[in-house]
Amino acid sequence: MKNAPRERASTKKNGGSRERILNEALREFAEKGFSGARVDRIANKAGTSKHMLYYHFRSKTGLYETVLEGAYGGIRFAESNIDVDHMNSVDALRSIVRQSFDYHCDHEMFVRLVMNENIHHANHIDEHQAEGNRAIIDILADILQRGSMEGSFRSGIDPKHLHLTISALGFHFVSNRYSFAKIFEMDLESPRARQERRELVVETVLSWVAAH
Amino acid sequence: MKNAPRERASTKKNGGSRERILNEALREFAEKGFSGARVDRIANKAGTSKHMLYYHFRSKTGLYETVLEGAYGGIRFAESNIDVDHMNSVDALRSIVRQSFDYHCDHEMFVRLVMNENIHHANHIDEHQAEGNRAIIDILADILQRGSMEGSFRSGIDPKHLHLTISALGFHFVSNRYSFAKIFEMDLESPRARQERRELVVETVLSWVAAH
Amino acid sequence: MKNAPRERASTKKNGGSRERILNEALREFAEKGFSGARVDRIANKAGTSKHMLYYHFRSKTGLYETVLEGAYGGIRFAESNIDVDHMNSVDALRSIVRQSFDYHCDHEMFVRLVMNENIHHANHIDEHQAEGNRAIIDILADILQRGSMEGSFRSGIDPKHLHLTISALGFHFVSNRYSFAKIFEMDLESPRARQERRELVVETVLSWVAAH
Amino acid sequence: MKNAPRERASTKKNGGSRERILNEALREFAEKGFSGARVDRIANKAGTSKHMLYYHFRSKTGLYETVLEGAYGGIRFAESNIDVDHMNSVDALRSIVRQSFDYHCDHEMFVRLVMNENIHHANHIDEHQAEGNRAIIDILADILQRGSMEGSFRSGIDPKHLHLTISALGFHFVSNRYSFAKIFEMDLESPRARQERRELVVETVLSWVAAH
DNA sequence: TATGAATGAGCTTTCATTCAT
DNA sequence: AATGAATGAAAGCTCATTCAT
Repeated sequence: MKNAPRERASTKKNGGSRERILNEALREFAEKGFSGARVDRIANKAGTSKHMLYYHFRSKTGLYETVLEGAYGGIRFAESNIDVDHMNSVDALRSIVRQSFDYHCDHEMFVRLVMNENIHHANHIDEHQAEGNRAIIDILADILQRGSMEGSFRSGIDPKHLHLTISALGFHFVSNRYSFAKIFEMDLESPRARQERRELVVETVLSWVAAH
Repeated sequence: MKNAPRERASTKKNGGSRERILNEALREFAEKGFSGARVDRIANKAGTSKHMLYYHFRSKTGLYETVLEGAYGGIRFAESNIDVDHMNSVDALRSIVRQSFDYHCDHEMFVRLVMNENIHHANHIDEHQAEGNRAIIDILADILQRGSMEGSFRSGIDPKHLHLTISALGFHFVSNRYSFAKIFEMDLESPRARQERRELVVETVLSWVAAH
Repeated sequence: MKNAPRERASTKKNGGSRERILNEALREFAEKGFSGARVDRIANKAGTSKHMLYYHFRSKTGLYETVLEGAYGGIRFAESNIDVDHMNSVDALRSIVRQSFDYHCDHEMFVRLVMNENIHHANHIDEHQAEGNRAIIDILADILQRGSMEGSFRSGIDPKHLHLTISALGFHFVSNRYSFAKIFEMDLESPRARQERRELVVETVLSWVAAH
Repeated sequence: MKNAPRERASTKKNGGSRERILNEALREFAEKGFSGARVDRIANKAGTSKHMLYYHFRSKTGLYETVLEGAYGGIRFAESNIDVDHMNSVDALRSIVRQSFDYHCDHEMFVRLVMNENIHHANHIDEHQAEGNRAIIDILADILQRGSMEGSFRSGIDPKHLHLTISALGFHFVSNRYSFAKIFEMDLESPRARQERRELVVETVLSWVAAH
């Protein structure tokens, strides 16, 4: 946790200082928000100087945007990586819900970053980042159609709204974890709690789209 | 708590600077986060000087905490204000879901504040604030039991998880509005969109708890 | 120590708030210096409002000057109060040295105030205050002359320098108490230590002026 | 102590801002006391910005402590530098008294700093600083013993009290210069006055320790 | 006489960013 | 590629002082 293990002086010339800065920046921005983040702290934890940071990223904002881009790149990859075509619609959807839920749990930093973005009215999300995240809608549309034809799903479900629901349940579980745990004295961090909640979320989504 | 000056329901012309500061602070903290918020800006918009801010609230943090307290006080009141006893369980639950959804929509500032709190690991939520927000669990438990006896709800539903689901769907609709709208080119702010989404959320919750 | 005993609501009208402010101000200025002193703290400890302080003393500086005047008035009185005429010169001088030493010990606040004054180049001491403190020189001059005639003192001793020596030994014992105690691990505050040191000081002064 | 930047004996043109700050800070703290001292003023006079001050010393307090340390380091050196072994005890003691007196006269800033420390109960003097200042006690003890064996000094003189007396007479001459000069209309700053007083102090000390 | 609210200047401290080496 | 030093703007906070009631 303290100091991310040094990448053993890899191939070419820079000892991976760019990567180390990026890692620490992700953590820092996610934990403190953009204004709360400190350029010094990032440089220190990354084991470099501020100079390097500015050399690679031009400014705090530049660094932030690079971090954000990386994070959105991550989810895009995760979502598009689901092989869902040779499952029946119910299994396919269940699988997607689980994977989405897991992704949020496994990438708290991403979640926190997105929270931040929303606090600032998502000013930094550009078309380029948005673009890669729209594949999921097509996948869901496809599944919904198959499900409706198979008779297992209702028809008339808007895939965007389905995605919104799936996302909401996964995102919120991670994003609001601290306040919820504190107020309602719930355990929301243990693997057990996560498992349990995940299945409830699957149930919820499936019962909503279920035919009848 | 120990902020001395009396509440005085806006007497003549200049009193009430405390209230004005509080209002602007809510807005500022919600829009910029704690670190992004500027004490100068708050004071200016409130039409006073920084000094008054410190006079009334002792520090930026003190102000933030007072704002937070007010915000949590608000939702507590809203929730405990639902008269639900002479409805059948289905109507009661529907009514609660709607009211919760509406509360989130109507109090974007509250939502943003809670986002912030979670970014900072909810350090500022104290027992006092938590306490007042737990009534909803009892209300839901009651409805669930009645529903289960009436045969309209499944048994075995944990009211905390039900609340988590309801909250997630309301909260996320507001909190992630900007990034979602941008990425998926959705309208999430118009009254129409809100109406539509609200009913989908009601459906979702009801179909989950429905018997069979 | 905490709160100087309230003067039981004396004769006329003001409940002694002026006096209480003065007492606390002496303590505050002596402990913190002029710039370190806080007007709020003085008013609070005196159990009044800042308004009263300004009403009575016009400004922080005005208060400081009044305090200083009181303090210098005190030593003047103490010194001129010594009845020394029907003692032989040695006893008279011994008595004066003791009394001066004791005065410094008993009036640490005065000592601290004078330290402060010297840090600020004694800007606040005016002729009026100086005037009353010169009697001691005449007294010493008289004793020196008698002693020289009696054959117990050397002649040619400058009474001002004698006073300077006496003052130095008393003043420094109080003023530099903290640093000395810390560096040399000495006890300088107990009655015993004071007694002991006092007699050494007497010895020192007497051996210096002694004939032979 | 943990103030990073290397001491670099004034290389080219701009380095050495640390030293310049330190010099001005000594002056400022000595003249105005800790609370009266202004960070702006120090930075300006040193020809830098406030930022550099904080960069090198972390806080106003940190700067103050560094200044203090330097000052105490100075007197330690001065005292331990006296070569006293091939003098007879009387000459040795006379030499020490003179040197101590001169040190105080030549380092008014040090004196003022110590006054300040005492006003604040010597909170900033730490063991490290105290340690180096205790050598003088051993030196005096040695001289006293030799003197007593040579028959020129009384026996039974406590070297700490001797040091206290020597210090008092030197310190007070500088520390209380302003108030004394004002009240008693004495010249205490001219070289002549200093010379004169110095010899009186020597006399005083020697007559006190003299055998009979 | 007394109290809470207000004022404004100024203080200490922080931070992103750049420069020289 | 890397380090320490420098910059300047602005942030959070404090204080003596005054006003209205």
